[in-house]
Amino acid sequence: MDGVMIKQIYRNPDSFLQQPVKVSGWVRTVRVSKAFGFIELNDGSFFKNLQIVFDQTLENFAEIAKLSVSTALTVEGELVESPGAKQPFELKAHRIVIEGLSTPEYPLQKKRHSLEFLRTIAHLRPRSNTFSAVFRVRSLAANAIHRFFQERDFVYVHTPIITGSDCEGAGEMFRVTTLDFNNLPLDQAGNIDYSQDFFGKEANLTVSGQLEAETFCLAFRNVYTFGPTFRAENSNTPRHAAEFWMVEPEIAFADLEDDMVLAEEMLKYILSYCLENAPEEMEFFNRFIDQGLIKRLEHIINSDFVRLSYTEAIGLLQNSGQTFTYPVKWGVDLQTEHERFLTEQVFKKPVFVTDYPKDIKAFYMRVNDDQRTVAAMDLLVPGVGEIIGGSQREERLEVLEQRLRDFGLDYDDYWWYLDLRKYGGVKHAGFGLGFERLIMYLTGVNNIRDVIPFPRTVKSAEF
RNA sequence: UCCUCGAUAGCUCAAUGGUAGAGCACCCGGCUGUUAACCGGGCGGUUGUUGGUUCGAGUCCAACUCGGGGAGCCA
Repeated sequence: MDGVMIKQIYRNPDSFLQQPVKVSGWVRTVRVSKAFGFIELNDGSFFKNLQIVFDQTLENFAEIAKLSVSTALTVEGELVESPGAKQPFELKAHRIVIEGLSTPEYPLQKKRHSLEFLRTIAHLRPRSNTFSAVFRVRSLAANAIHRFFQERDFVYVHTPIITGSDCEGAGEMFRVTTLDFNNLPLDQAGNIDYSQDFFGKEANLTVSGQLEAETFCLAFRNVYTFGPTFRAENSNTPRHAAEFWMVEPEIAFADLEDDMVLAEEMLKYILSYCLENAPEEMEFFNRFIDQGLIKRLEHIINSDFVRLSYTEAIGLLQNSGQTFTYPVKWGVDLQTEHERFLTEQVFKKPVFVTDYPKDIKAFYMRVNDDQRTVAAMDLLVPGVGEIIGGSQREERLEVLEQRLRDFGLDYDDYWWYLDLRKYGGVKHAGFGLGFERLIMYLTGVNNIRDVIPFPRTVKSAEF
């Protein structure tokens, strides 16, 4: 008899009822009385367990009755309707084979654990309800991202993870080197001689694929990257990790408005896709992690995101009557408290803040006609904060060169980036989506360490 | 990096400066439809580390380590 996946049974029970069925999985709990017992079996294919009923007619009844949690089993029996209220059907066991024993010391108990404790057993936590749900949704969300872009004929670009340009400018970088730290080669000036390093120059892990993605954008028109990103920043918050994944679309013949339309459609697509394809997981989050989650996500799918210029946002905050720890002033970047106030109190939905002062944004963002602001946008969402940062890119060569000078950057480091503006440069735009922040938003989990299988954060790279 | 709170049994938490406890887990027994099963009994501790104050420290003080929350940096 071929084994079936528990998901198949749940999705199509009628074709299995009154039929012989074989399943394999891990014990979540055993409840036993004198002559019979129940096992909750989870086979990983589905969020929910299959209830196994077994009794003394099994030759190994006594052994089965004493099994520890997480023992691996294969069960053959007949699928029958269940008299119990909590499950529509159950498997009446005819034969139970132990595939792999567990022990009483198994750390995951049949009770609610704190997320902090589960983080210390990251190798076992995928077996818990919460992480079973989180990582299945993470997988679905990744698939939704590819589907969204592929359906629109975007080309998926694999930008480099090791980068030779130290000019990405998005944050502190991790050095990649094969030099012997105990015997560093020095040049005549006494500085480290990177010409003897593996790449013959300084190399780092990427902090963004954007600049490279732009090169493909100006060849394939619409492209996206989706891959790991590294930031060596000493950030100790529930929203930052040293290694995280980012989605970075880049679209040609497009301006900031096109960029925002794309971001909004993409987010709505991913939310809809996960609600549709992981209803059990989403229901679990809604009950145990974040009450009201589903209602909020559905509200977002059905509402238009707010578009608010930075200048309007400043005025709105100044006239709000609210007292803030940090003063609100044109020219100064919005603080977290301001962003939260806008998205959580004023609008209660995602808000694009656009057209920031040029002095507080990156050099590559397109200068607006007012000469004071750039065509940038941040998408703020309730509970998570900034989830997307994007802009229209400066396509005018002479303006871009001036911006490099203003920022004290060296042309030579950007020669290929400047080339894009010489040979058929066109208006184009893009954004970066923090994938983990999306998962946090989607699941209601409020610490980034709990949406990454093995999180890397300051002073922490266990497993 | 800064501010703040915390660390006691495997887990979640109690304990006026004066004999370290409970629930769950685990072990033993009971129970013919359970649902984080239930009922009875049992096992379980260098109170994060180091030093200090005190007749006496889980409790007070200092430093450190780790964790939570907030801020900055950002996605």
